[in-house]
Amino acid sequence: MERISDATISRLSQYYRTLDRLIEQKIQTVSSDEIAEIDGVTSAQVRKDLSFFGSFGRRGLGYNTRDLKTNIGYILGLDKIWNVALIGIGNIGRALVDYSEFKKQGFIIKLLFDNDPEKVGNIINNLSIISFSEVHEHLKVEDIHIAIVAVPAKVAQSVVNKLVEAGIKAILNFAPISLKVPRGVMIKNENMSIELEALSYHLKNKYKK
Amino acid sequence: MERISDATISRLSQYYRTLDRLIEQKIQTVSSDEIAEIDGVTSAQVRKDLSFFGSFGRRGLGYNTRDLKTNIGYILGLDKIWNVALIGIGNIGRALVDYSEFKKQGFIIKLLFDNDPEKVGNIINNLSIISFSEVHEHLKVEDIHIAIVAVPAKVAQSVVNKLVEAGIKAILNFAPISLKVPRGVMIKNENMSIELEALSYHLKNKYKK
DNA sequence: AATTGTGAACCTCTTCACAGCT
DNA sequence: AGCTGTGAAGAGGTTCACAATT
Repeated sequence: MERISDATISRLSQYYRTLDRLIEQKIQTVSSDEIAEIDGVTSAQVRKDLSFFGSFGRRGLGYNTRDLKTNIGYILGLDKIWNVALIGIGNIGRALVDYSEFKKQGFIIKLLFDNDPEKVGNIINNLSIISFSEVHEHLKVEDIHIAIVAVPAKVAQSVVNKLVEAGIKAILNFAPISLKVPRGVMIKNENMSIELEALSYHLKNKYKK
Repeated sequence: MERISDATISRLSQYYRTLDRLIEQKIQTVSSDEIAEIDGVTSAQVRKDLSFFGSFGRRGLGYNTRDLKTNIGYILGLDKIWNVALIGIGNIGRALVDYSEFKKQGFIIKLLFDNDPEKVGNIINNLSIISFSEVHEHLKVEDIHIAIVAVPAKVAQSVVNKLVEAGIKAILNFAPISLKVPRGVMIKNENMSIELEALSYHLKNKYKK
């Protein structure tokens, strides 16, 4: 298959959520123009993004909202259940444990890890926090597909190394640091400061241009 | 000034953090090649990104870590203090209140808002949660520059509308929905599901290519 | 000898524009 | 008549490659 850009994939995620809301509003048909308007892109962009994966609309009529949502869900792998382990039960980690948006899309947090002896054994959302030293065995048993790393920057690389050793192939990193992973392992970063700093940059330059 | 791409700005944020760590390690000089290696980009990319704003290195020698950090900080507006209001004190909001990375970069959360009467009046990190209906007056008094929106998707657009009315020009949105803002107002989205879904897409397609 | 700064080449992504369906 | 699907054109971002500098 042709290599698809990250930008296209993340727009598909957006369209998916937009379709979800349209369906909630009992809207059955939508045009690329309407999706584009809602998501702040061009209609050609919407059609092009979809065209990499097939033809999901009907000329002259638009797209059936349910069908398109199902198709995009299938493209993104949201038709599957993904088992997730969360490492680091600090502020961010705790917020993610019951972030309903994840569960809604089929990402089920099945294991919680932390290294703080004060936290190990505590129960959050019916899950007992496990010591990270035991990560290897548990990941296998629970068939974990994705690890979310929400540990301090200083220890993030060593945590990721251990996860990779344990066979994890997909990591979502919340630590504000660039991490190295071997080929074949995917890592995506969620660095909340970066967007804030972009706002800072624009505010600062607003009245200069 | 020439229009700078978002990609360049977010890489500058990365370099900034990398320099911070190099300085902590008492490293005084760094080459574009070394920064590139750490952050997973090419050295030409590092030099090009910097070149939009000036010449910060010395040929044959590289960059002084402290100077470069100061310069990037200045470019991004991190030499200033930015007053931030946080709207929505749920799971995510609570995690952000004491997310130390923000404070470290000069983003100070000064006001907390929520509409839940159970929460209004509660104190978190020395800040009393205020009813969102009073947002207008408070934003003025505290000279707020940036609003972080961490409310449910259903109410996010109406919250943003009120913030815009109150004169806010920069918004960081955590609700998983595309929001409309008038020209002149900047909005950045932090949609944690999008990155997870990109991982899902790649896992699903891993063994097909 | 080493490394920056940068125009030019290259590549990738977006938009245009229209043929093709409904 | 209306809207999709898509090749081609255009815009924008990245990498190359080398002159300039220390």
